[in-house]
Amino acid sequence: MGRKKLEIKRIENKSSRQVTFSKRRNGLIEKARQLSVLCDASVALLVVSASGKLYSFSSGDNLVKILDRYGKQHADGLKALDLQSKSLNYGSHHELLDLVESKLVESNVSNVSVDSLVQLEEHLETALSVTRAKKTELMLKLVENLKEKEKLLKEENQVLASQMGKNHVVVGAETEMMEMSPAGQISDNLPVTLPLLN
Amino acid sequence: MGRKKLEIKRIENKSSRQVTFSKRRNGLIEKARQLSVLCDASVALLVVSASGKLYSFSSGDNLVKILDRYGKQHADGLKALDLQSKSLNYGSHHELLDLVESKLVESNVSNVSVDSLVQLEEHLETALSVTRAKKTELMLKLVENLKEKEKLLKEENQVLASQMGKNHVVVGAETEMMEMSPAGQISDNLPVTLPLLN
DNA sequence: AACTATTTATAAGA
DNA sequence: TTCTTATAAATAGTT
Repeated sequence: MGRKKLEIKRIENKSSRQVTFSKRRNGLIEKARQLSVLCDASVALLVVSASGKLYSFSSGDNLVKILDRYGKQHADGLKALDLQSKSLNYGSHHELLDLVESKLVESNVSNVSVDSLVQLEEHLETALSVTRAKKTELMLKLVENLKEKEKLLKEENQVLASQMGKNHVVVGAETEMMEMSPAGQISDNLPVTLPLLN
Repeated sequence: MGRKKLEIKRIENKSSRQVTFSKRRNGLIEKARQLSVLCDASVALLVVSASGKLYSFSSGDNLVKILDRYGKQHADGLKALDLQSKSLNYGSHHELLDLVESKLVESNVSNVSVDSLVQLEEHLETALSVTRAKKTELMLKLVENLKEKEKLLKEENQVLASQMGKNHVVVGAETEMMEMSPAGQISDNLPVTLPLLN
């Protein structure tokens, strides 16, 4: 469809190859878009020029979903990440969740570039790793505080026992707990119901 | 380009949508092929019909290479995962590390299929998640045991105090710890130096 | 980046 | 589906 019929083989002239690339690439992407709209199909198209530039199109659902539909594969990774970050129950970290949410919506609506998916993946991985670090840190603090508290109680206990002139007492009936200064308050300041999921 | 100009919006009639899908899909794939040949470009095209059938085209190199050519990306993800699993310091889990090692070597030598990379990724993610679950589980047990111990000590303490006729004792000088049955041994059975990294 | 002569793709019909 | 054919679209070579 041009002034002359063109043989389908590598165009040797560099500049006309470049021009043809540009024209046909746009045409191809437009055709891909049309197919997806007209026929309600999922289409993903990746074109990498000889010089390494990437051009891509992906319809409706993002690439991940398309691969998923094909047979899960790569998608599983991302989906898992997503679920994981959701199940972490960020609590106050709504900002992050909102960001993720909006990125996901965005990628369902418009073209997703490989770039943006990679970025999203990186975001999620970072978020997870930050969250896990925080979780571990808090748990370690909790353990430390409990150990400290234990130590103080043992000491107190020992003082009491020695004041009574004997060392061991068998513990019996359960009693209601009362305030136990000063160690008794340490752990109450820590969030005991953390997001402890994996 | 047909008897009539066609608006680009979902074709409602099911059978003509199917016919159009078939025609345009073939056209698109042919165009993709032509572009890759004429302009020496890497092209990957995935089309999934509404009914879930996949049609695809991919020039010369496989999808992984295409993404790779774009600028590593996917590779980075894997590399990061690898580092993560390394930093976990598996200790006795040499088998897993060996497996990973060999897979990575393999993928540096020959063509890697998307499939095999996906599998590797899944392996690593599973390994990580298992390890994290174990870590959290052990830490939770540790915390539980410490709390239990605390409770027993408080009770013992209270019994001692009430036997002395007063409730509070100020803790003073540090004393060497001695065995404190029965709660005193619980936490010693737990591996306190777990792989606690994130 | 436009233009336009031609080639191609394809919508509708059989 | 597949073939046919009128027509719309894409694009090769030109400016």
